[in-house]
Amino acid sequence: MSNAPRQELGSRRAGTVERLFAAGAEELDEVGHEALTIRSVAGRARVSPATAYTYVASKNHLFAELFWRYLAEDADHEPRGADAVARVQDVTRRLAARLAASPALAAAVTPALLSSDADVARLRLRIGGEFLDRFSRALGEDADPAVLEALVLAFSGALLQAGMGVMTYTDMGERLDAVVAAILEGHA
Amino acid sequence: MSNAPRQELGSRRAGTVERLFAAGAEELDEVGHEALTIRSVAGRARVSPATAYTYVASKNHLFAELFWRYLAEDADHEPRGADAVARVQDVTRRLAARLAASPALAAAVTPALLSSDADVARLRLRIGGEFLDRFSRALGEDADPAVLEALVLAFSGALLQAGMGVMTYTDMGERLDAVVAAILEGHA
DNA sequence: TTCTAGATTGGACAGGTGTCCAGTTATGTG
DNA sequence: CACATAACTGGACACCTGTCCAATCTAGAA
Repeated sequence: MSNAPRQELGSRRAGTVERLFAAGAEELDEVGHEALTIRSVAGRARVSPATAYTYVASKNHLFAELFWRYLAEDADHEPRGADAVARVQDVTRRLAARLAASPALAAAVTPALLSSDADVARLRLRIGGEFLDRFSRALGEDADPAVLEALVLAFSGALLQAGMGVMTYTDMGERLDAVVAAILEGHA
Repeated sequence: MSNAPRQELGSRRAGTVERLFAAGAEELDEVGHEALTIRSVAGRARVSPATAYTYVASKNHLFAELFWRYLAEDADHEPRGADAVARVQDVTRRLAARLAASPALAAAVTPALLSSDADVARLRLRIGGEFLDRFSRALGEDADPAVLEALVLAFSGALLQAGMGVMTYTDMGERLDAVVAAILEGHA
């Protein structure tokens, strides 16, 4: 689970980057992703804006990195359930709960992952790979690739709809329960 | 199929708004959504930027409006196919083809629909409703709501993934074929 | 202690976003 | 034609984004 933002870190820089990400998370929770500025985060972290920009390429990079770290907090969770349906629902429930627990980050990350910034591009491959891995593990080894893709896309779609405000992150878990059951029906 | 942006139109304004949207579509194709500025679109339409802003609230509003108009161009297409799978695949194939035919607009719209702008909020409900309508018509009247939602979410997820560059709009049709078949297996 | 090199800084920059406003122009009506 | 009003404008504004740079600070090694 990599920690490196834009550059390798000596111990002094490691301290600075941790302060910066902690400040970013606080500022995000406090003012939301649109009102947040890198300058406000830098101020909160007690570094200059130019220093902040040696660690994050952009606001979107900050959000993507914060999300990646947030995902990493339960990366070792093993999907639980008597069958594939239950295990996939365990995955979607947990992810939905994580998003609902941090609505400001959830709202920030969907647009952020669409950014053309190269540092974001790297992170979205990782994040996408992490989602794929979780669904794949829940499905088991013999799963049909089309089914796996359907699940990953449905989850991505739920992210987009929640990001648009069409669905709440709180409702996401339940709605995805029904969707997962429908997709897996006939594929048990 | 509504034509109204922010305000009702007299005939002079109707001319201006058409010029503005035409200029927006050209500028978008030419320079892409990030390099496009409302000032450049205003210049191309031969109106002042302040005038442009009486019609569009933001860049994102412009993109959402252009996409809504683009969708409207084949709104009356009736899904074709011998069964629900074929009809849904007809819908996804056509939508994917529309997106692939206008890659600059496709790339612009996913982030645009995530904007907090109130004029965008209105349009995303309409666009979402249009997608739901198309899938619902293809599925037929007795369709399970969870299946309908799975399809709409999978399509939304494909939009997000294509917007992130993880999938091309060109590949979207084929990939969704397999996903649609997997979702509908057991629900024929 | 001195020296070096990495880390950081204050401040300026260019470019963009969307808002605002007094003044001007264009159009329709009597 | 004169008048009223809607539509439009040029220009300024505040705020933001991310980049750049000479100068300063800091930590570690000799």
